[in-house]
Amino acid sequence: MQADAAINALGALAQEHRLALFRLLVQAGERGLAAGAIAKKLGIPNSSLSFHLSQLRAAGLVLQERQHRSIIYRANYPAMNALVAYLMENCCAGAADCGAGSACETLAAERKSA
Amino acid sequence: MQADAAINALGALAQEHRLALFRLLVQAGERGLAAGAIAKKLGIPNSSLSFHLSQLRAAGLVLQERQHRSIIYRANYPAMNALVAYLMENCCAGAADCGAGSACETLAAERKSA
DNA sequence: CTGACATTTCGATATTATTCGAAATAAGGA
DNA sequence: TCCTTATTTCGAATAATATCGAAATGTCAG
Repeated sequence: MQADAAINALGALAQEHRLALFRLLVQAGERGLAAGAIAKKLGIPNSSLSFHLSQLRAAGLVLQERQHRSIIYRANYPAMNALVAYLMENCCAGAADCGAGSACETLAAERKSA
Repeated sequence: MQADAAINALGALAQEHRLALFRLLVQAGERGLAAGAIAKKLGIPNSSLSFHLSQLRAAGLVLQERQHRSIIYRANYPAMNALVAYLMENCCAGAADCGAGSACETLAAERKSA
């Protein structure tokens, strides 16, 4: 992952409605949710939601697909994993001082085995 | 972690200089770096760097400590881990469809064993 | 082709973030 | 105390982002 892609992804998540929206999609899984259903759950106008969805989509964090009259949105899990890996790259200069059970530690273990 | 804390942390990271700065500190480990050394490495004016450091500090992502005439900054690893855990909370609704070797998967395994 | 539904684009406004020089604060040595 | 070094705060210009109603677009059923 490149720095500017990470900045776009982080900026997309750094907003009340978009963070709630992304978490909703992360928890929804592969089935995803239609735009209208999201707007209803979050209680924001359709036009505002559409703006936020396009921000998340431009950042690569969500995927869209039309199904009949609805447009279904899903979290892009690989993009999320790439972002987390980028934040923790070369974490702690190799020392095991990130705290027990940390994501930092488990990601480091994966890098060694991969 | 609460939503507004996560938004602050994400917003703090969603900026070219601050992301570079945070990664520098993450890789520097426990020893940390002095403000002046960071400004030199990143090639930005002291006053600008100070602004960015205070943003990261307000978001809880870095810690500061005075040592003689310098002020040493360190990454706050537990805060970073909490942020990652928050993003992936209840990831994929429990299904193992986040991709092999993903942070999502390893974090889910930790939640079960903890 | 018309009507109903689902979603996006437009436009104007309000809010918030970034930049950096100059001045202020803080610590230590002569 | 006075000077040097290290860092932060102030101020003011510039730029980017969020909001939402109204209008436009796209999809399907009858």
